[in-house]
Amino acid sequence: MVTIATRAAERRESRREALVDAAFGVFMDKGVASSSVDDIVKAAGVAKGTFYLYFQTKDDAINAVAERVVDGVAEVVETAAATPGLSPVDRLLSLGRSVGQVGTEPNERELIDVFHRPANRAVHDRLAERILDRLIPTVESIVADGIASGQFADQDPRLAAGLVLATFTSLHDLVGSGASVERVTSELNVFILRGLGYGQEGAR
Amino acid sequence: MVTIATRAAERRESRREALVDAAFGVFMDKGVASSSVDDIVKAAGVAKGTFYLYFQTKDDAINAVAERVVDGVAEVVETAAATPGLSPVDRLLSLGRSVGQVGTEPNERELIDVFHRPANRAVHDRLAERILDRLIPTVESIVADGIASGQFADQDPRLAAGLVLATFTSLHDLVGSGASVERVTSELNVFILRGLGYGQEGAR
Amino acid sequence: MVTIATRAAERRESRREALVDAAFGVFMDKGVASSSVDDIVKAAGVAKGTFYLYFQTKDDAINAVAERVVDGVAEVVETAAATPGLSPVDRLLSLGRSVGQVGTEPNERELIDVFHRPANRAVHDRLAERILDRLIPTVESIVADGIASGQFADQDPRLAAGLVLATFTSLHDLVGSGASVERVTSELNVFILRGLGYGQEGAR
Amino acid sequence: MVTIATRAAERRESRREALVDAAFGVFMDKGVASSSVDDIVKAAGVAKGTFYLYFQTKDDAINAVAERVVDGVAEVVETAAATPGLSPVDRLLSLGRSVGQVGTEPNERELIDVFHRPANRAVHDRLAERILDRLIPTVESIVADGIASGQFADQDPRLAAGLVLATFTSLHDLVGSGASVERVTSELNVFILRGLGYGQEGAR
DNA sequence: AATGAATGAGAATTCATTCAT
DNA sequence: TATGAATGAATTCTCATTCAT
Repeated sequence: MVTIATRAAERRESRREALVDAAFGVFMDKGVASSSVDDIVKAAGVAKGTFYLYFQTKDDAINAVAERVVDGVAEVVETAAATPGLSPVDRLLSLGRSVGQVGTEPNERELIDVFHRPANRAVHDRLAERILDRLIPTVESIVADGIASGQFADQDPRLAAGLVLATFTSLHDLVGSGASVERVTSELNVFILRGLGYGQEGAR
Repeated sequence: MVTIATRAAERRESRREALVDAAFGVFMDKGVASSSVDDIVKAAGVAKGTFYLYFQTKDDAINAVAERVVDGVAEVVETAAATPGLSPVDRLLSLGRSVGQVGTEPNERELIDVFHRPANRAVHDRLAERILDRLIPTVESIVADGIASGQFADQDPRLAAGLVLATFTSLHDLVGSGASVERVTSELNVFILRGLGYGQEGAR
Repeated sequence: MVTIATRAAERRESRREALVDAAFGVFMDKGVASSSVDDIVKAAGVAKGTFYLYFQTKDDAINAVAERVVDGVAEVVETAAATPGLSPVDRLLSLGRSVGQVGTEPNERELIDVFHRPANRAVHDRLAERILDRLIPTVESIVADGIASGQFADQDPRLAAGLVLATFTSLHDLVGSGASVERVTSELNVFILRGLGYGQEGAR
Repeated sequence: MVTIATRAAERRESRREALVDAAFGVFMDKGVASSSVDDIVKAAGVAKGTFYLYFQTKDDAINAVAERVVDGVAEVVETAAATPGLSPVDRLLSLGRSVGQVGTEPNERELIDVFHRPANRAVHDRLAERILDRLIPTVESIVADGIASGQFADQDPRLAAGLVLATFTSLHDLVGSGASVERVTSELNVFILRGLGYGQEGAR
């Protein structure tokens, strides 16, 4: 049943979403630090007061954008890793491709840096936890599958998942320095698979 | 010959250094975004006008601090990796320990983020280049040594160096999530060495 | 006959009363200047638009609260002074006790101050007049009785009433400075009675 | 000796004085609550930033104005009461004339009311203390002289001083209600003198 | 009548930069 | 060179009021 209250809540949510959209766009465009609330409301086409109807402070909005980013990333990554019938190795490679897309934009990094500000440590911890809670299990299960099937060396799947994610994330740092995306991706995959013990003695 | 002009230039340089010191301290303390020129001159014990005798803008000072950070990091890392008579593996482990220290401070990360602002892209590229120019060769030579001695698999030493640095850097992200520093370091080392092909078929 | 229109008018009045109640509470709590229309409607449990169905502006509501305060004070004071069979002196003392209670709260004073704003001068005069119209006559009749019975000196009863009220009102200012309420009240009573000529030559 | 530092301090003080002047003028003109920092700096002919060079917040400036008012009042009153060779009664009457001038402006009252806001209680207490510290002793010594010379009844001179001040202060409230200043002043004087026991049995 | 989302002018405060001394 | 008072544009946030539903 769709009551009036439900519809109101939906409208409220969609309005908020629109503001988060606008804020995200502005942040990507000008960087978080250089973006003003004014920029955001202009981009959203609403009055300044409306902004404060949906967010308590500017930081509140930054956090909302960050959550959205985290969720977006996690969703893409999970989808990539969920393709059924694929071997652990292939799922890992697929996942790597999608992770490679994230955090490429300098402004996306700046967004992440906002959470490292001492004042936002609480949020940072919550978000870091959230991203670990969401991404690590996915990778962990792939690694665990690989260990179980004897393709990967015996190791702590959770820590290994963390290392895999970290290495994937470094992709764009390396691309900057002259090598092509394809070249780096290829070496990256080899490095990770080898790091997990794929194709080694002791692993079948 | 030490002319008056030379002495004046030295004084100028040391004054500038003192301001960079002060700025660095303030940035670490309050974060870059929340630090004002006022904070910096107060910390340096000079008048506000003096700041603008040595830096053209606030961003100019931020860049000076960043260069100093890059140089500092590179120095520590190089020293750690330079111990003579050590095997590539041991030099890598020693290097890992020192890399693990850097970038841990949230404010240090924020500093790095400033260079990702579009407005600072020119600086960013120059600095990123500089840090690669300085750190990667060190790691690269270690990797190359290891490949030559047959301990590591045959691969692009430069890209491999990048992956090694990236993986090392992830250290503190993983420590947060429950595992101890020792535990993570240990798994990290195994992962990296294995990633490089240490102890595998094809490597002697 | 009670028509529908009458009942509607009653509902309207009670709704307005409820809003004045809420506003009064909020004003006492946070002070007039720091109270928003939002605070008031939240306290009243109605929507913001409803507020503007009953008051044209926020100032309108402030005035309504003020009228209510004036009426409330006057009622208490009159009751205290009306006890039959009491001598003028005793009625004065009884009245003093009740006046002493009023205007003690800082926020109550702030409310009164709102009427001293130039923009509200019209209202101020109307209210000041109203409070004089209501309180002074009461005191005036007590004083007149006292004069008639020869207990007080011959004087303008109206002006004397004003002085008595003013002196009573100073009660709480003096209590702050170290003396106890009882002590101050006692000296205050002596001062006022003496000021009225009670117990002096020329007064019987 | 007038050093450079001294002159700088003087300039700073005079600048601050100029801002307090401007603020006072604006407050008297528009009322405290309706005055913006913008109004003040425009009146003072300085930039907005300058205001914050001399006051930490708007409230800080309000307090500075209040202190100035308190000091101004105290000075006038003390001068009036200090005329040598006058009897206690005459000194009291002279003092009454000057007190009568103060607090007449509605905006002056509003200023005082600002200190009754809960948030400013600390300041209020400090100022209330200051005004008592300054005015009460003056009145107290007059009353004490009158008691010593037997012209006033025996009583607590400090409390009596408070009552006298309070009654004087009521002057303008009464003037509003129709009576002339002269008329009210005259009755006020009689009331106060009688209240102090002047001209009674027991007092010579 | 009642609602409450939306408005937008306006307020306080900050801070990089300039410049007369 | 060094100073630090002055600047004023920019920023965040508030809140009385309106109006479509």
